[in-house]
Amino acid sequence: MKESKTPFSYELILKNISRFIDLNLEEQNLYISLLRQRVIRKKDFILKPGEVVKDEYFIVKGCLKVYSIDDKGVEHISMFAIKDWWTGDIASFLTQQPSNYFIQALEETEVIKISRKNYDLLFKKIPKFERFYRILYQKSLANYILRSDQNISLSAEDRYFNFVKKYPSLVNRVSQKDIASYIGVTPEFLSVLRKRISSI
Amino acid sequence: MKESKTPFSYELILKNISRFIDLNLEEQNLYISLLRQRVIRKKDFILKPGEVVKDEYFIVKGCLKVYSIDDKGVEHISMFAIKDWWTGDIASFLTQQPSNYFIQALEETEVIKISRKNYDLLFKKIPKFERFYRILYQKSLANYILRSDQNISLSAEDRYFNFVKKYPSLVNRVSQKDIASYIGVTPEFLSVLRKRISSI
DNA sequence: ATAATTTCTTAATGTACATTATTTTTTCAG
DNA sequence: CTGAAAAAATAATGTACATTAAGAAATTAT
Repeated sequence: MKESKTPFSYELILKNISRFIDLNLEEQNLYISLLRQRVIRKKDFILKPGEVVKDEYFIVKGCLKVYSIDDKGVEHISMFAIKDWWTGDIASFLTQQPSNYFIQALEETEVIKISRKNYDLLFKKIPKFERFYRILYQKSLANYILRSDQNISLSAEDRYFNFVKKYPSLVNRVSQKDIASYIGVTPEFLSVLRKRISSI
Repeated sequence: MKESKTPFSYELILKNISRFIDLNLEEQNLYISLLRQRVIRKKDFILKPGEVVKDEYFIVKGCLKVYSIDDKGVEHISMFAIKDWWTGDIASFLTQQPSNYFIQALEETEVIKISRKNYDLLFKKIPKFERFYRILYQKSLANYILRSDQNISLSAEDRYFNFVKKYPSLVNRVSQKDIASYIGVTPEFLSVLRKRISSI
């Protein structure tokens, strides 16, 4: 698999980390030494079902979609990962069991990745990263609890409004088909919904 | 509010903690000193919307339901908390913003609770609790990501089967009305579903 | 025990959304 | 630029589930 040789800045990821913990210069450099960069070309996959997840990803630029395909062959998008977000398959990354997910680039995407081995090493070398991830997962958990509740209780229209609120930058950047998959309706019905919304 | 004076054992919670970190005797005692016990009588509430969440709860015995009420007055159960589980409203606990949830005892329930103040103190006194919570939230996050995907993609029947798998001890312990609320259907439809399932 | 209340069942009718099919529009490879 | 393929729009029909209503069963309170 071809990877770009052009390095990009670690500024964004360091700023992301500094939301929750402070790193001195030495720690910053140690942390960076445990990371790898990669550019994913549009439509390329970094994960397919059956593979064990090796890395967690931080998005510097572009957009990934994380999705699975059910028994009937229908695609379900679990999340879009955009600039300044972390993504991967946390279950497979943790348990080292095969994943059920695809992760595919919707645009040319720059990511910074950390391997499971270096992730474990990170906690040994810089224990305060336990705190960073504790807070990161805690916030993420709060979001997913809410999303889980909303996915079961809101109408398709309200789930669409939530998508627009959560991903304003994606509304005109990803296909309607993918938005439909994210909010759990058919593209045909989303088309009807959008027409209904715009006519108000 | 009346609280029981009968103390119960900390054995269960210490065993829960020891899944991810080891505590020596001194640390165990320090930890326990930061906890409080409470018995919640059947139908009593420990949280109502508008209140800021003061505590996180560990269930020693019994069952709590965590739910919200939507604009139309419909109740949506977000989780059942049973023995050996943690619960609360993590979003409000974290941000100290008012909660949107009710937490109510379905049976007489024994809980061990930690206040936000002692939770913060815990990380200062025994930093490896950052690791404990990092792993706890990470696993919980993996579960909620899956549940969030399933809530949007599975049929009511499959969500019911998932409920049975996740909470085998509750199937004949909580009302069908509450199960219906958890899986996001009306009690009438769950009644039809169960009849359909049992006739196979 | 008995009444009152809540839960559960059943059935008729209604609605949000899926499915299928066709046409139009957009994207993209050559 | 041109044609092929993918995405989007529209419409007819179908289905999973909601709503409403009423009676039966179970729980709870007196």
